Amino acid sequence: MKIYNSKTRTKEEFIPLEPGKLKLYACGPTVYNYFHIGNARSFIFFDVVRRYFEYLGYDVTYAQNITDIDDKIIEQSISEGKEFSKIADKYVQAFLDDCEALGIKAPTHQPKATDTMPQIIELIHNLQLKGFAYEVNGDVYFDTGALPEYGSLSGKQIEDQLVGARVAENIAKKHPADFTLWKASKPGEPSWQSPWGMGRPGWHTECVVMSRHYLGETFDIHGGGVDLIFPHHENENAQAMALSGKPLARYWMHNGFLNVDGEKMSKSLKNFFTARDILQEYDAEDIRHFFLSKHYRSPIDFTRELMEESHKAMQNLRKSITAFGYDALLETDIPDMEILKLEQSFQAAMDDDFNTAKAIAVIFDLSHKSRSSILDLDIRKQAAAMILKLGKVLGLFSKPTHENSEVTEKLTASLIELFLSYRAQARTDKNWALSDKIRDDLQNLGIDIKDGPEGSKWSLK
RNA sequence: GGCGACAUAGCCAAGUGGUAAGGCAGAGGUCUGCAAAAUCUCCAUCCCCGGUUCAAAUCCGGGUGUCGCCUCCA
Repeated sequence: MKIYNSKTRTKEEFIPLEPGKLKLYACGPTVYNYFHIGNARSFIFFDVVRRYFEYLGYDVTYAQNITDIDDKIIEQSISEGKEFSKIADKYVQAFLDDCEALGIKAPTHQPKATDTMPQIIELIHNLQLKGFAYEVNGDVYFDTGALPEYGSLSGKQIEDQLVGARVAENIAKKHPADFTLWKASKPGEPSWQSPWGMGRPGWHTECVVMSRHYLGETFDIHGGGVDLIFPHHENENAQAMALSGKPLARYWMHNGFLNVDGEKMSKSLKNFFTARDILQEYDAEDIRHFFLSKHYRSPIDFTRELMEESHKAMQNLRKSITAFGYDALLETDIPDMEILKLEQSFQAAMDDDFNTAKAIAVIFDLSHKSRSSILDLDIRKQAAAMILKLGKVLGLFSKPTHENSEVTEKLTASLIELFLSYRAQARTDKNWALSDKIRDDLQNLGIDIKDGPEGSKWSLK
């Protein structure tokens, strides 16, 4: 398998640290608001990475942080007039709910920053002891000048950055690139006791603590959106290098943005739609198809038209499945060589840096096979079963959508009403033979009809 | 100013040396009382210029355009 490593900017052969095991970390949300559909791209993509490795038989440990203390949460707590922990709790729950609705499997570990405070403080303290951190008036900064490798992940020459950098002047820092590890709190702000007084952690430390705790000093894959390469991941890696001389992760994967009118969707630009809202409009799996039909590193424009296209494409595939029945396909063996060959094509696509667009094309090939009138019914059924098997790797067709749902129930009711309206017409026409036939036929299907002054009523036996 | 990405049919999108996957839309055939559905078939020479090569969408150089990071951000 080949994975594009942001650090080396090349596709590299993936070799796990331990054969058969994958240690994966992807950055989670800061819970000061509902996450938007652009954030969802990242969560969905790394969910697919996890699912694919599991499909390959790997034992996957997937950790994701939840940042439940930071400046934005404090701001939000002021604007909503609630305690910061109430805000955090509310949006943590919303995050978990929305992820579930998007068909994202819960990570193996999903720690919160506030539950990791002693370890965060310990790590910062260790950095200080090793001479990579310094304190100024209760703030603690990472000393980037002390680490020659600083900038190696993002490929930034720190000196080059100074000219045009829009970094606010901070006289306390030895170097403008130095970043906050610990921030002294102002009165009234949430704070924790530390060797440097009351304060709270900077953003970049928690991920280092959590990932190392759950995955080891160095783990396989670290992921997130491209905007995290610098400074977030650079700063995470710097801390790991400073502590042990070893990189935090071996492969760094970064997904591209979701754009709106050619511009990055972002909370600061206020051009976003929350995942929550979009889920009201579209099926979660249609949303997943929308993202996965493009390569994860490319930017994607978000438009309703494209969402509609994804919906239609998915409906098309769903028909191939419902033609045979969801449950029946789950139990179908797939010995056919041609179809197994297509599974290999799917794997080859996924092995090539998660080419989900190509992988989906293979699923459409299977769909054609499943409907081709020149093939045996058994082969067609196997093709449909393979759609289900491979779709699950992408988090598609994970449930028998539109089969036994409320939709069906509503439809049944409307259909019965429809028959009753025909029968009413027949009665008006005094066509008793037809009217009685409709009643008897419905009764044979288990539907009782009772005529009354206000018309006919039906009930299930 | 530094670093980086991208540019393929009406739209979306794969494709890193050998004459362009797939989806949506569109056209035609079959089927059909009509319509729909289904099914089969068709629909691009890859932003521009120059170079390397027997051969380039794919490599190199130069343009043009779009976007991103360097500040919280998936």
